Amino acid sequence: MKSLLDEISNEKSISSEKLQLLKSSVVIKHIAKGEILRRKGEKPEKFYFVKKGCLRSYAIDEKGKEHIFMFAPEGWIIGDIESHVKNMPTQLFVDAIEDSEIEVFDKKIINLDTQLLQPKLALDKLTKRVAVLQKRIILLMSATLQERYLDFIQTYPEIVQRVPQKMIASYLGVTPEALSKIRNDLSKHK
Amino acid sequence: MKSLLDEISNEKSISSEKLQLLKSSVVIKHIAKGEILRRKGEKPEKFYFVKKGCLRSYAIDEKGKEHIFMFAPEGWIIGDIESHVKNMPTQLFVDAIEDSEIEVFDKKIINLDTQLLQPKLALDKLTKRVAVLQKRIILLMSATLQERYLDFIQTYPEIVQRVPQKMIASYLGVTPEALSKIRNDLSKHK
DNA sequence: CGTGGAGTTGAATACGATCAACACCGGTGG
DNA sequence: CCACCGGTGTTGATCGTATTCAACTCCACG
Repeated sequence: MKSLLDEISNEKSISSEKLQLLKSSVVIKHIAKGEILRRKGEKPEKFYFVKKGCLRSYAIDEKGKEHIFMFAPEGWIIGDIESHVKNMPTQLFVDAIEDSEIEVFDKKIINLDTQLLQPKLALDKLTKRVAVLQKRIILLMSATLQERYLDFIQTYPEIVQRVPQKMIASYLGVTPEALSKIRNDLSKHK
Repeated sequence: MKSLLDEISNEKSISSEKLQLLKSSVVIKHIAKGEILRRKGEKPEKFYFVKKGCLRSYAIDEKGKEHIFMFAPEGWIIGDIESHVKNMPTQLFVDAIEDSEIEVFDKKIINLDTQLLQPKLALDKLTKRVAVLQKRIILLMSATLQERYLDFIQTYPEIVQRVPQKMIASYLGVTPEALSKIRNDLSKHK
């Protein structure tokens, strides 16, 4: 089973005592499906590496609707890294879609002053996140639902299998009914 | 007139010789309205701090439509910082909406190995970018055009004044006609 | 069992896209 | 200096896509 600790350990530039400190601060946690790890408005103090299971992050708009920002199956990091800046409380919820096993990292770890987590690694992950978000914005603005769905199942085939369709609809920004109809169309027309 | 160099100079932790090196690598450039600074697919080798005028970054989708990602009036940095990672050519164009004066920084500057630009500063800017993109996704998924437009003029009042409406429409992800009608509605209903 | 959530289907509706026509400049060249 | 032209923005008619609301099926789980 993959581990973020392993990934960090492979960074040659990290000193062994720092690595030791890092390891001692990481907690393995088992969480049940439906359990909420973070609520909107909380200070982001942790982030999570998924060893097993699947988490998701999402926002709830003024109309009460959920909008999923990302799914995090095995090997992914989740936890609103992006709000780990001063004066910015999390806007996102994080909860478990399946029973999961995670590595819990403390926010302090990515605090740059401590230098425990390589800034390079943090930058790298943030940058990829931006790329994903930008692509999503273009799709939302220019593609039909059908195109967005096809892109999704191609980009995240593993996820399509495990998460409920209404959550995929939420990720795509449409109602479950609309997604259902699109799937129906796709199954017929070939 | 503001300068990014000044902002960086204020970081106490940067050494004077590094600052010197940084200063020597920055070029001031005057560019005319319409001039393209970067095209999709080019390797991102520069980024730009706007001292005067206004730039924008945008993508062109498969259907040939422009989608504006950000406007950069005075004091903003633009240049697809987010694609400054290995193996990821820029997806965005950058050009000038007005005659502009900019500080051109070399990509090497933000290369973390050189440590010329504080990783903290880079992380900070990237993080804010993610927050903006996330907000935009929620708006695209949950808000009507009217709500999005109202949010835009509240968030970027300066920009509304200076950029053509068709570009604001592009930013909002709608046709110029639709935006025009919304503005008409708004002016009547109050 | 039975109960509630998930998914499907259908009818009516709403919102924005598309297409087309036109008004209004701002600039250019005659 | 004016006439023309192209680009920007507006308005209206029509069309298409997704929403909303409602009813129904199917399971999974208690």
